[in-house]
Amino acid sequence: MPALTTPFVHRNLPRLLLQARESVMAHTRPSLREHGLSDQQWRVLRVLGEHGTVETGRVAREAFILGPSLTGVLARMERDGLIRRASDPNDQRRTVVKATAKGLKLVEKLSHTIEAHYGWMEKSLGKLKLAQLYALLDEVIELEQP
Amino acid sequence: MPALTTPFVHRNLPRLLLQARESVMAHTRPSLREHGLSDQQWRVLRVLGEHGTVETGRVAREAFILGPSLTGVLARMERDGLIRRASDPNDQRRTVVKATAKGLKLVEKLSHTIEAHYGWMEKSLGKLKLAQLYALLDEVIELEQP
DNA sequence: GACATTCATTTAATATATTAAGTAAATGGA
DNA sequence: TCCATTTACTTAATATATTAAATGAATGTC
Repeated sequence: MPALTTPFVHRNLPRLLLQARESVMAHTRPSLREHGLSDQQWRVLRVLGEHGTVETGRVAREAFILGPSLTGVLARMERDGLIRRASDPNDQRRTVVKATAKGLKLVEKLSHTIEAHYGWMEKSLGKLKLAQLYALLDEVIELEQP
Repeated sequence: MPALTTPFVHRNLPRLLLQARESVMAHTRPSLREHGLSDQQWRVLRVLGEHGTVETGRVAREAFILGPSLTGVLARMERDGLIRRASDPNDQRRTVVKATAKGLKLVEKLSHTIEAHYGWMEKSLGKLKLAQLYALLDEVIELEQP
């Protein structure tokens, strides 16, 4: 007689998510490195490309970088002429960041690469599965947090 | 008339995968920290719990830690009495690692916690969706690598 | 059996992550 | 206005990631 509950093998979900991320990034990372960008620097640049001048707190949230890490990342990006920092005149506690012309040029160039990559993924995996994956990941992200 | 291709919004897959991983880990990480373990140390301990005495190369592969990082992780774990290192008599180039009694006790204890966590996830998300997620992640991982 | 090559790991240098503590500006009441 | 509190960010200390180079042991060839 059939069992009421299907036996279920757990697959180490954090590891699978990490592997999947690496698999995806393996395609775009070389393009970033060609232009001397780290993963983190690219995430920062993309935020700046989307929103212009942004407070560092928002950069941290949107680029998924903790405050103390961001301090160093931004320092190196400023050193390399990708961004410029200034203190917010409305609130002296805040620092705002914007991309330089050089930084914006990189965003523009790499955005095309990334877009092409999504096209490739859409083709390899199929739109349906990609959409399913997005939906499932959203559900995992929304799981009750402890 | 209906469009032949559905408009498709890309969702920044690497970021979603990272968020999903954080969401899952948020449940188990506190237990690890309670016992003084980093994520990496836990991954190493689990490999040792599964396979006993293991060469560092295999530990690196299975725990998803690059060689140079593993050197430091193992040094700190040995310092903290969780593992012991020895050189492989069959091949002096290799180093083998095994968990100490203290390390094994931790593996045992935390394995229950992790198992409970999977049960919780299975309940929250549902077996079907969890299985679908596993399958989709496998497909992403198997994507043609550059 | 000497020697170039390959393999396994470590060292080195720099970048990023993590947690706690510190600093300075803004805010909200007494 | 004064001051405690909150907010935004940085500093500090340690751990881990990344890439290249170095070390030392095994292997295959002549």
